[in-house]
Amino acid sequence: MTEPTQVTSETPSQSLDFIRKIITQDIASNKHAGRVETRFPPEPNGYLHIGHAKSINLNFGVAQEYQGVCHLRFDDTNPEKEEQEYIDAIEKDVRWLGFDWGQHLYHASDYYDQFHQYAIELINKGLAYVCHLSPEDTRGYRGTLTKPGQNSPYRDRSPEENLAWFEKMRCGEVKEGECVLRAKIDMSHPNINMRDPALYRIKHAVHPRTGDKWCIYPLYDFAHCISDAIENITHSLCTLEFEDHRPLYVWVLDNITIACRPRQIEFARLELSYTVLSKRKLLQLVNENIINGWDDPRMPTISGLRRRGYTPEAIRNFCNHIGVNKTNSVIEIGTLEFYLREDLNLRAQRVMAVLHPLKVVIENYPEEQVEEFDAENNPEDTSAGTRKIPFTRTVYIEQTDFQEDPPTGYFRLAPGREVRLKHAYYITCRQVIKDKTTGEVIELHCSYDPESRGGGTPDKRRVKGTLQWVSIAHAVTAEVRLYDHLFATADPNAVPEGKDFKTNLNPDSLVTLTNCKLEPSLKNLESGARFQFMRHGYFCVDPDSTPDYPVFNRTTTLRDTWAKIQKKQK
RNA sequence: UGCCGACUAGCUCAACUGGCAGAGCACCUGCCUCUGGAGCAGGGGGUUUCAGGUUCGAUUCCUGAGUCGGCAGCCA
Repeated sequence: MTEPTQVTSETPSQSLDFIRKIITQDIASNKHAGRVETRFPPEPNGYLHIGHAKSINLNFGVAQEYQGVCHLRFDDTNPEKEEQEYIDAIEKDVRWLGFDWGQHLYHASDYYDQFHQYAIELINKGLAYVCHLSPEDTRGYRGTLTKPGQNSPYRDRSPEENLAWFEKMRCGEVKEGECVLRAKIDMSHPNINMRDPALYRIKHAVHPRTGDKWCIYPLYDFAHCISDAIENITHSLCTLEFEDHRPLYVWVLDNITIACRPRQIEFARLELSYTVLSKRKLLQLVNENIINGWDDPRMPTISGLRRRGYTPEAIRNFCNHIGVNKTNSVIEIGTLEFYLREDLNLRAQRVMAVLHPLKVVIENYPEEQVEEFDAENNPEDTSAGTRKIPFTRTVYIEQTDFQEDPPTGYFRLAPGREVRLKHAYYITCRQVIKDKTTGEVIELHCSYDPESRGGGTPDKRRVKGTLQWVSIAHAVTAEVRLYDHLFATADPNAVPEGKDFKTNLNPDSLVTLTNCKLEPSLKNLESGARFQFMRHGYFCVDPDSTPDYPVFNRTTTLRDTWAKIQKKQK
């Protein structure tokens, strides 16, 4: 491999991550003629999640920055686990994240003929052999982490014999598990991956793309490096667990007739607190119906985040912020939520929604009168304009915005107290109506000050509380799904002996409210539309919505400074 | 007990390849307001895992130790 030459860059960019440093050096030394070509190589055996977003952002991002290209390649070498549904979902998710592979859509299965030829080349060179050891015996012969392995009794078969057996494997004359094609490297190698790894195994399975053409399928270590080389990949970025496989990656390419030598570089996979990012575990949550499918808004999948109301920009900003290195680390979920709020704050229209309605009658307001107030759509973005909001004698406010016996420091509504109804009038609580049997507050009678129209009074008196409200006559009834972290503990994998990660599931990760009252503008909305429900958080329209019955998902709450104040007072 | 890798603020990352350790988030404080669950500004916080060594000078280089992570699929 070419050593990077010392080059003084004219534009010392501020702090490149270690991968971009390598690429910058490679370009400077004219390795690969200055070309940059990366690839995102998912196996279609599940949905993409936020951890994949990190890899997608890296691979496509690097390609963009260096005027290169990034391929989308399905690493489809295990037909038993792979499905068309996953292939479709992956393409959709990568596009949604904002990346485009152009003409560069590939499948490892496109290269099956070439893999086969390269396997024959290795056999002819005496570098691969067909081994009839059972899986159990193979394990025994491999040795352990501390003990070297032993040569397979089939290791010294002649190329002719190997060729014959390999052909029998290929044309379906051998049963699954009976034999395997192995590389002939070194059974005492300190790196276990080099102890004659399997290259091909027999699987009488139908492949989503190649159908029943093949009954032998290459393993990752054989297929991946060759796929990279066939596609002329320059930098093959993968996660840390493949570090030990790099010598094998190099060995395969060094021993077959192929010109391209991509450089494999490993980086740390993403881990997030309060969630799991293992495909196996996510599959388990889906299969056991613990959540409602891959796109359940509590899932860390791209489709789950999308349904939850995340924006591609927020996810990309997050990925750019966390950077890339070789340190195993757990990112706080709050960091992801920070980038979400940062983005949503600028683009989400503010609307009024009452989640737990409490009826308020404004006694001195004319019975039949309807007034319309102009409401600012987004104080962060004046170009977002205004809308009209109808006001009448009876409105809903939030149950939590009234306390009969308020503690000190409570600035919302209470008997005799005055508050402002956002965009409308000041009201004062005159009477509290309770359910005779339960004692529950069911209605408030208030008076309004006509002078306070629009939210201020000539005497400039200060009103501390401002509440959102909805006119009862105009209210839209909706379902609102309040989502919280899927797991109750920061590290879901930390469990007592004999328990599994599901022990840590958050029982309150979904709370469904069915009698929410929304302002009338929130009707006939497009699925996915995002809003800020004032003083509550960010919400988006769920695909389950119908024109008559909107369903909203809580994407995230607002920054919770009030909770901190309350905590401090205790 | 083998091989590989990583340790810098509570968290995530920087530090121009040896020159006074910085940033975002979090936290704290203040300001402002028709979101007292919005917004804005400022501040505190480090024996750079430890012990030696080289050097005028070490987060950076060397040696050793510790801790954590990965590897014994015919998964990727």
